[in-house]
Amino acid sequence: MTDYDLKDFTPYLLNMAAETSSLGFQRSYKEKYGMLRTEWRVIFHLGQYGPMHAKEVCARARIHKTKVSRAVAALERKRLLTREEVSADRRHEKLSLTRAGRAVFDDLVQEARRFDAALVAGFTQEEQAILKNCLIKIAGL
Amino acid sequence: MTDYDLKDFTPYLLNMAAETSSLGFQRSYKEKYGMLRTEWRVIFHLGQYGPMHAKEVCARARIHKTKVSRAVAALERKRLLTREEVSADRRHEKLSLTRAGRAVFDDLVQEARRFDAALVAGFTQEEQAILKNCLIKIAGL
DNA sequence: GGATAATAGTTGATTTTGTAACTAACAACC
DNA sequence: GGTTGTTAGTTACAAAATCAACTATTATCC
Repeated sequence: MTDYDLKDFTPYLLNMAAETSSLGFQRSYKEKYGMLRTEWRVIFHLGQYGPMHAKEVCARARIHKTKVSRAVAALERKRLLTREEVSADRRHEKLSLTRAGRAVFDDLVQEARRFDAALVAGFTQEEQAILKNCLIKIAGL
Repeated sequence: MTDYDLKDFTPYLLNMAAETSSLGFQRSYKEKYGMLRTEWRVIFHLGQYGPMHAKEVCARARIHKTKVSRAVAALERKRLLTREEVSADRRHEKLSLTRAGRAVFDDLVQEARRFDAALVAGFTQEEQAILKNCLIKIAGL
């Protein structure tokens, strides 16, 4: 008779924690801006690291190119980002946030800061540091 | 100019870590048993906590009832679990693993043990304990 | 005890994702 | 300089998740 506590299975805990913690923040981008998670992630990367190619977004955010492609198309429709052709290589297109996209980024970053602070408020500084460190290692970031 | 490191956003780290860590284990149930993640989770809960109603699986595993309903149907087709009508209330049906379902559970638990051990091998005992504690709290388990 | 509400679970329609094939542009090699 | 191979990104189709409506059964309340 095998006996195994699901709580001893880290991927399970990670998934549960990820789902639970994402749920609350989802309101910020979904309800407020009618945005999908992938779209929000693309905005985050462009806002944080500046204009880049779709390929770079894929690599950094580890999102498949088809998802990025669709997210970029949606964000362009919403006028939150623009594509610019790079003369050197017409296969690439430089993605940049528009003023409106920047505003969304700024707003969501504020929300993210508040949200995160509340999320880890119950942990000590040391616990927070270890948690972060472990997650980064597991994620391979 | 807002500046925010994505690594400071815990839900992001949690999602990345969850995705990365789940990917490897996915092979065990997907390729080996042609199983979906939800199916595997249902098996895990039945194997760990014994026979229960679909409703209970929903509550424990925090999976929506439609997903559970479909997972149960699939597992029944594969003859990994059986439904038994409870005479007291014919709306309920007791879900139990079959012998074959139990065997799958036992096998996957072995895999899970190995997988988890490898995943956290690089962390100290203290780190492992803190990580687990934090995740359980965030997940609200 | 009969109308109304609540519950367990299923089914169907819509949305989102994932997989694979495709187009367009460039690179390289002979 | 034309054939072959790569790369960036899109599109088409299949698989899966989500949401809402539905059925069947039990509980409640007058």
